[in-house]
This record gives sequence, C-alpha cells and structure tokens, in this order.
Amino acid sequence: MNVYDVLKERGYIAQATHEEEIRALLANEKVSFYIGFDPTADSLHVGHFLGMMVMAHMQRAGHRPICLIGGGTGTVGDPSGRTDMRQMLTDDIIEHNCNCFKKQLQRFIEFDEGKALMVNNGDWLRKLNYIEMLRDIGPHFSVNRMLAAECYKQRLEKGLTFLEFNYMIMQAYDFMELNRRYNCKMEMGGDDQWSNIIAGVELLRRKYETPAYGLTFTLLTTSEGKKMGKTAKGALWLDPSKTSPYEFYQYWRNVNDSDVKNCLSLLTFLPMEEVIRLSSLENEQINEAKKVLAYEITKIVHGEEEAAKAQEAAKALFSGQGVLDNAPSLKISAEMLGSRLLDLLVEAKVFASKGEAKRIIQQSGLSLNNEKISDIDRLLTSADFSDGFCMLKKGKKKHYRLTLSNN
RNA sequence: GGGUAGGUGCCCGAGUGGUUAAAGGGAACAGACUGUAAAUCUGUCACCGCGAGGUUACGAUGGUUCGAAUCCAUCCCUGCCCA
Repeated sequence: MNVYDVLKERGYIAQATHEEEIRALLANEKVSFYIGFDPTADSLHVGHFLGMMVMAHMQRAGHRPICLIGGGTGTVGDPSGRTDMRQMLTDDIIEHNCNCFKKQLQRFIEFDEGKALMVNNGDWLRKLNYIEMLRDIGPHFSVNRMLAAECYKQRLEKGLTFLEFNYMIMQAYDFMELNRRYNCKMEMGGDDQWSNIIAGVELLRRKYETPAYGLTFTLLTTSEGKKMGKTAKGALWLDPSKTSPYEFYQYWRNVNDSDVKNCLSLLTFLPMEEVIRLSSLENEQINEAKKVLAYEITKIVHGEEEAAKAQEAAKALFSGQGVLDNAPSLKISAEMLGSRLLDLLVEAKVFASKGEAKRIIQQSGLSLNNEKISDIDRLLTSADFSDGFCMLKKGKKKHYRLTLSNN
C-alpha cells in the first residue's frame, strides 16, 4: 500500500500541493523529505510527536526523513496563526533547546546507515549575508502575496514586525538549501505551516524549476476543535522529567470518547482494523479502547517498561487491584511528621498555596488513606503510615503515595 | 516625527475618585451524577490568617488627595491615520 494512502486512511493529511504527483512520487522512488522543529522549549511535546509519527510511517515505507532543527529560525520566531509575538530566546537557550530536541528525536527516528538525517538550519541561516540573500531570493517573493497569506491574518490585525514577517522567507530558504544539499523534495509540517510550506515549494519551482512538494498533516485537536495536549500545567511534554510517564498515560486514558478514534489512528501504530474495532466500542466498553490508547502511546514515547508501570499504577489506583509501587510518589521528611498535613503538602507543591489547600479541603477534595480530610489542621503522624507509606488523593484523580525519608 | 485610540486578574472584557480584590464570560479547580468519558447542576477561583483582619495588585515611575485602576506628569509598549 502506498504510504500516501496509509497517511490518508489514518487521517494525517490536511493539505497537499500536488496530491496525485505526490502519490506517484512516493510510490516510485525513495524520497527525502523534511519536517522542521523550532527550539521553542527544552522538550518536544505532543504536537511534535504527531509529526514524528508521520516521519516514522514515511521511514517505514522507505523514504528518508530529514529532521530540521531550527537553530536559525528559532532566533526569529514563527508568527503563523499567533496573536502575539513569541518571546525572543537567547542564543544559549536556543542551543540548549536544540540539544534537547536532538536527544529526543533520536529515540523516535532511526538514524543509522543514513536512514534519516538531522540537521540544524542555524548552520546556514546564521551566516547568511543580507544583501546577497536578498538579491538571491528576494525577487521571487511577492509582498502582496505574502500579506495575503492566511498565517498572517491574525497578526495583521494585532501587529506584525518585520522580524517575524521574514520567518516565511527563512523557512523557504531552508527548503531550498535542503534541496540543494540532500535532494530534499518534499516539506511536511502541521497544517498551520501551510503558508510557509508553499513559500518554499514556490521558491524552488520558480527559481530552479525544480519539482518540489508540500504536504501538511492535521493538527491534533479534540472533537470540539481545541488543541490537544494541554494539561493544567501547560503542554504535555515528551520529556519524562517534565511530564511523568504516569501523567502522560493518564492524559490519554482520559480523552473524550469522541477523540479515541482519532488518537488511536494518529498516535499509535495499531492496524486500522484494530483502531476501528476499538473505537466503535460503546458506553463504558470504550474504556478498554482508552486503556489500549494510553498504553500504546506511552510505549512509543517512554518505552514498554514505563508504559507497563504506568498501566500497573493506574490499575492499582483506580481499580484497587495490583501493586501501588509505581504510583506517583512523594517523599515526606520524617522529621516533618507531626506537622499539619496542609503545610506539608504546600511545601511539597501538591498545592500552590495554603489558600488553595484550604479551599480544596473545605470542598472535601482531599483524602488520606481513603478517608476524607475535613479538618484543615489535621496533622500527619506516623499512625497514618502502614508498610512505610500512605495514600493521598487530591480531587478525583490525583493520587500520591507518600513515603518517609530520613533527611 | 504629528494626530488618535489603547495597555485591567490565566485569557477575553466591564469599570473613569470612596460600599472595587475589581462586573460579566471563558479556562481552571472541587463536589454531585457517571464509565478514571461527555453533558448538566452546585461551589471555588490574589496572598497570609481558624477568624476578625491584614498585605500586595489594574503597563512603569513619581505626584495630587483623608482616599486612585480611576486625576496630573514623565517614560515604555501596541493598533489606526498622516509624514
């Protein structure tokens, strides 16, 4: 089966510059294609993960992914679809973030034997000569056309700086450079990148009359159209120290019924028949599908062992069976015993402030060893511990396994 | 550079001297109902305090006033129009 059809069947594809030609191209030759990742944070998140899934499908089909790290474009910041300007990052932060991205990408894409490439656009963008660059590619861009691009729509109302306006040109330049260096023929990206992608495709076609293609994939949104992968704390990160495998697992375990199918087909490698079977389960049966979904994604992102641990912990916490060893834990210093539970939990960042803690306790949202705490002055004592731990529950779903430490 | 409209809590947005920790909406959080779902309903939603109360907050800094998010000055930032 042609990868194009695989991608289409699984619901990845949003827009393509030349649908039939791309289909034929992917069927007939091994194609080098690229996806760019701008180093806006020190970890990739679920949005990036979707792109990596696309890369993985393409790689499995024999094509060559080029992961482009935006060490150059990251200095400018992509205004696409945004209402405000991105915070300008310092060179040090950008470099650090690039390194973090590199490490994470290596976990998902197979780089051995030239099966994939990882390059940084800082290598060429940062040493460009302004006049030369302008004269080289400037004539191929129409400002009128650029201004009409969908990606600037929001910003034309709120204000767009020249710095950011140039982002599109830099991205187009990247495609040209990758085409020259690695014979890269196609650029892929999230659908919000469509304008930037056609800019590159058109540049190559105009300037060199080279065939170039662009393909965008669906953005990961809920059935209500909201962005997926947002947690109370912010993004759902792929870095286990920023979002623990358990939290990660729980996120997917709790998606809406109506999003199960989409998530299964986009974020796991399960065969489509299985995706369809699971997502057509009804009522509480669909929980089975959610368990599979959570397990599968966690497995891809954090490995089988972590996925199993997360699943085990969830089972112990929510069904009361199995071992609690892998439940999210919290160490309490032994010498703090006898203090107010509330103070300890604020100290441990379970609550953002004492006010919040009190409120939750007053709303009966906190329980210790399955008993609701109603007294805000409740002390935590050794009597609460058995077998060296006690279980704390905040709200309906947040569990902590408290253990004692000696320092 | 000139004119003009603005900068309010996580976001949007009302408020133009005192009863305003600041309407309303959204998000979020807790509870009920459930399937670790959705929808719905109820409550909460700056910080400290058991409480009375206190502290900090409406772009920044200074000032007027018994009292300012609201008035004045200077500065910074943004939109629009003109050059």
